[in-house]
Amino acid sequence: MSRPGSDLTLLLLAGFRTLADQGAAELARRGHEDVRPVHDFALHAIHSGADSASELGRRMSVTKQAAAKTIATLEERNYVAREPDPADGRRVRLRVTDHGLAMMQLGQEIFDELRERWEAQVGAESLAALEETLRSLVGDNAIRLDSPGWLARDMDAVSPPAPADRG
Amino acid sequence: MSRPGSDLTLLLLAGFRTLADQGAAELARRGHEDVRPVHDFALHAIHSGADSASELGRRMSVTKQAAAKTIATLEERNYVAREPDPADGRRVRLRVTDHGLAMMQLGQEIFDELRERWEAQVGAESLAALEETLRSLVGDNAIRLDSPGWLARDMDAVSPPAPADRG
DNA sequence: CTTGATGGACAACCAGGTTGTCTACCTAAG
DNA sequence: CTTAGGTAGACAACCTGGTTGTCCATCAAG
Repeated sequence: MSRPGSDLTLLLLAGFRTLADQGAAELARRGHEDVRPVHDFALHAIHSGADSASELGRRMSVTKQAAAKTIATLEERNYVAREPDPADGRRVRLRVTDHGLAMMQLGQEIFDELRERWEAQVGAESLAALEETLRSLVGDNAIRLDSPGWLARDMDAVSPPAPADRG
Repeated sequence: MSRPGSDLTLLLLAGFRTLADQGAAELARRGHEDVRPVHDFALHAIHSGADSASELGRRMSVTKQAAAKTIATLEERNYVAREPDPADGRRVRLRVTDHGLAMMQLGQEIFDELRERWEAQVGAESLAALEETLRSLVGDNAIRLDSPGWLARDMDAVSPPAPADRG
């Protein structure tokens, strides 16, 4: 039974998983056992401006409650610090700690290494072509970093029905 | 901040998600609202021989308990039927119902259509090259259909530590 | 000062997984 | 025939990451 459509889908999943799993494993090996890709992802979002639970939730297409939970574990593990916003009594400002920055840095190095390894395996041209093709296919959805549960655990993914959060 | 490694990873994820989400949506539109890709996946496994909870668990790299839960919902929704095995008093045989077969069929059509749409967008050669490159990169992990939670919900992914199930 | 929107917290609940434990049943070895 | 070991399945407790729903404090605008 040949099923080109499913095969392609699974192939993309396998590719993602291979990279993600290896990345997570390497990250663990280098001292960040308590991190999951969601965490790295959330950290990037926070660092690039999503400095409150609500905002983080928006960026990740997740309810603010879910974002708050993520933040709570991030804070527990010292990747992020929470400080009251002097200018707005409702808000609690988020700040990526040095430990968090180190993890982000490490994560970037690791993934870049993994990509280089792939380049060595199939050649720079093939890989570049793959990226180009994929990029033009996914278009807008490309780097929409709103990967809800998509990066949880060692990696998971959920595409919830665009939470409204009537709260 | 250019991060080639992360970008590639996210690109693969985006590709997978695009296909998976569109597929799930289309499946819902055509009458299978209560299905998630895991279900389609499990159905295939069952249909191709994993006709017991334990075996299904093995195929999906998930505990037999988790498999049993999936089976329970599949049975509830009439995609699968459970019948005692006349030859082995311990086993409960699984059988994909007509409704289940119809869903599998529909799913295949949908995903094939999606692939064709992609082919039309970037050309058959590019897409074939992409598949070829990816296939050679993921190698063994390729069609390892053991995508645990990886397909749950509208799609999620988990890579659990190869459950042993001491039960 | 009231009204409405926003930020955050809390509780209840769900899906999908994992352990751990227990029973029933098959099988092979004495 | 009996017993010991392994396998199938069920049940319960628990975890994670998400979702509602609700409520309060605070800001911003009229």
